[in-house]
Amino acid sequence: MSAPALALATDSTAGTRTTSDRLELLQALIAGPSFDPVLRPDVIRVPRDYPVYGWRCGVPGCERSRDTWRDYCCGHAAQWSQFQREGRDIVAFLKDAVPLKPRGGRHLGNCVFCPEVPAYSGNSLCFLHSAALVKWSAFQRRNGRPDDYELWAARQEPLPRLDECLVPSCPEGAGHYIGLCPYHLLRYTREGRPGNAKAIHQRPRRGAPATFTVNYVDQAAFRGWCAKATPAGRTDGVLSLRGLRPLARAEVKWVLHRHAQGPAEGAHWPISVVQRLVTECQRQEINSLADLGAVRRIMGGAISGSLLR
DNA sequence: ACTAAGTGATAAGGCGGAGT
DNA sequence: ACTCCGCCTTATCACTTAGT
Repeated sequence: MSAPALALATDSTAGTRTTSDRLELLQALIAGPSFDPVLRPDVIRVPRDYPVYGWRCGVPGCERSRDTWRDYCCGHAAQWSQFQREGRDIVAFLKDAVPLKPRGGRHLGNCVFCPEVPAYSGNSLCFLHSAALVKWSAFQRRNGRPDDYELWAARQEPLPRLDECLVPSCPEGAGHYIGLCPYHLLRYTREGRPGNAKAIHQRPRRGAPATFTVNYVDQAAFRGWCAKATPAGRTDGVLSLRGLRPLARAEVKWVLHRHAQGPAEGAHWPISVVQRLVTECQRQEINSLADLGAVRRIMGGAISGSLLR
């Protein structure tokens, strides 16, 4: 079945019948059996090898994500450029290229001590356990003792379960007691900690679980910062549509679905670029993609042409 | 297409506070 | 005194963005 082409709603100010009709129609199409289930949730997680939105580096076995608009990761793209300058061909490049491991922690499974919490780094520990291990190791070394991981691990217990990151558009779980994921915690710190949210750790009495409270100088300022924060610009195929208005959210899903069914040649859309568009839509609080003047600037001619057709 | 500058992600260490 | 934690800063490399 070929999908119908839909014109985008153009009036962002009026709650018109046309807009509600469009939303209902799109929601029905998205819920339908022919719609790609990968693109259905509000947090879309695209597999590495997905045909149009895949993000695997073109070098076989390389685990890094590809550069925006390029076929290889940052390292291999530079290497391929060097090969081209030297007049060598793609066969020689692929023969020479060594698969690389990502430096950043992505798709690392869950914490070995907190089974429901995603691992933060390559050591299979959540953000808090990872920080605790670093502290403990440094302390042991300062005192001239071996930082034996097994010794430390034997004393670890699951930490209190944390909810989702307080940034509404963020698809990650909170990694810190103040309620932010590690990425947003760092950004919060860099932006001067509005509201000055601080975790107070009550050390456990013998045999009792640890408890935590959060203190604020200005809780409203903290919540305001969370509401305005944008999602991370990730390169691992995660696209968060949270925070978008319903029609724009449905339009993005529909456009992604339609594009994935189109001709394959020249059709690669980097998910990181789509996330930038979504973030801009969220920032401008737009109703429909047609309201977004920045579509062309952000997405380039190829994508904006498809969106606005 | 290329490159320089900027940003993000991870790791490490210092300091002070607080429980044992 | 010992131990552990929160908070902060810094370093480094990976990755993104903007300009040409």
